Amino acid sequence: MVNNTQQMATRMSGEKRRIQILEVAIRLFAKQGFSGTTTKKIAEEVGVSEAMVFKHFANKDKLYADIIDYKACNHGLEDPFAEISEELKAKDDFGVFYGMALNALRHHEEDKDFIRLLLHSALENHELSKTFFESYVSEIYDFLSGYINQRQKEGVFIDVEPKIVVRAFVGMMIHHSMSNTLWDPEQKILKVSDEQAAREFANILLDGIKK
Amino acid sequence: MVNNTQQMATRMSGEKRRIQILEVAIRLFAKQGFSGTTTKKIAEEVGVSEAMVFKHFANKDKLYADIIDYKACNHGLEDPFAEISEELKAKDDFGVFYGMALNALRHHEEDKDFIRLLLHSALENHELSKTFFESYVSEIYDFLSGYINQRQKEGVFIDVEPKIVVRAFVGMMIHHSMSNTLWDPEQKILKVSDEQAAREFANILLDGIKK
DNA sequence: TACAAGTTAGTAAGCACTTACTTACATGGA
DNA sequence: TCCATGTAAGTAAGTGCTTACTAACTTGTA
Repeated sequence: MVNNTQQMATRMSGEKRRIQILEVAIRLFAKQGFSGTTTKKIAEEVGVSEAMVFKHFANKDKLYADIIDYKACNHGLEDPFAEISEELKAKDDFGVFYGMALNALRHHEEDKDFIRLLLHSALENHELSKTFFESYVSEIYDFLSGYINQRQKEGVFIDVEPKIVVRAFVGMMIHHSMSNTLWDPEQKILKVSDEQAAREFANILLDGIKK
Repeated sequence: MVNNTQQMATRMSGEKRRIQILEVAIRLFAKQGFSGTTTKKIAEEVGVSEAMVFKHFANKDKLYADIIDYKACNHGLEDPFAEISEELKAKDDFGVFYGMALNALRHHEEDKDFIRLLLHSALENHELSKTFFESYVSEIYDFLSGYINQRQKEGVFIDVEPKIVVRAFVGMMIHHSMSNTLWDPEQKILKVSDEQAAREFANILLDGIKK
């Protein structure tokens, strides 16, 4: 439970310890929520006295806030459209939606803690979810609905409110990731690779399931 | 804050009080989670002393367990296919998916607390979410994927793993409901009626967005 | 008047957070 | 090369408050 990986009889630099506390806190908040996680438990898992937590973070709320910054800087919030720039240029519709989906699914899988953290914060009306959705999600909405709008004008897509299409598509991905992290982690109901899921989601969105 | 609706200077019958406590607890657990809700707060909102809560429920965990029973019996778990039986018989594909979607969206809207409660319990690894998903959700998966399978055999639907299709469709609905309850309750990003959302989701699933 | 509904006034344990202190270590002048 | 010194890492032992939960009592009503 304590001091899990390596023995550190010696002390750590402040910055290293800070990050260590942050990462333990992320794991615990993700697992048990904000109010379900005690500062004592965090300190215990880090292998340090509780006072150290408060040396690095003014209070528990500030620790939470700093997790947001940390996550926002280190993870997930780089440009989500960089990897599909070629498909965008080529107006390769399947490539665009497949790329977006695959990207998202892989990301979610790598960082399940982040999904849980986001959900916890959304349920507890914390800032993280607001920040995340206002900056990140609405950007995706704007971008994708812009793309759809353009393709509608070019006569390639049918005339339907682009934001509903985005909601449908984002829903496929998020729900799939949430199923795999929250409700069906053993994937009893459905077990598919990220590639297959992304491919089918993109196909369904573009062509539907009717012959 | 206290005693919000009607004056009750007189006392209540045990059973009525029990249900009142249950319903207040549901609202608070939904809002702030299990560990974020105190028994004191519950008693306060009911307008009764904290000891009364423990007269009716042996402890906080038992209160939570009884909420599950209460919700499972009273709400949400009636047959979700009853209302689309005619469309099913007529093999009206749009009708089937539109009906399912509209049904789900309306249900979620009526009972936002239930969504929040489910999410909280999923995140906290409580029993409610397991029970619900094993009994209710997997039933929907079986049923819908059965329908899709049948229509594939009849040569009407393309050949794609039915459960992926169900995941995509369920994802549209759940994510839409979650957006409206959790992340964008003012519907800034997207504001549509349940009917329109259901119609577009069904159309997208069946026909896609390409011309 | 019997008995259930209700309260008051607790308890021990747990919570976030603080205080007052001790230790390890890098550094620079002798 | 030594070791005094400043500083940052670290701790033990609290603080006052909140928590879930209880016991012993009072009150309303059928």
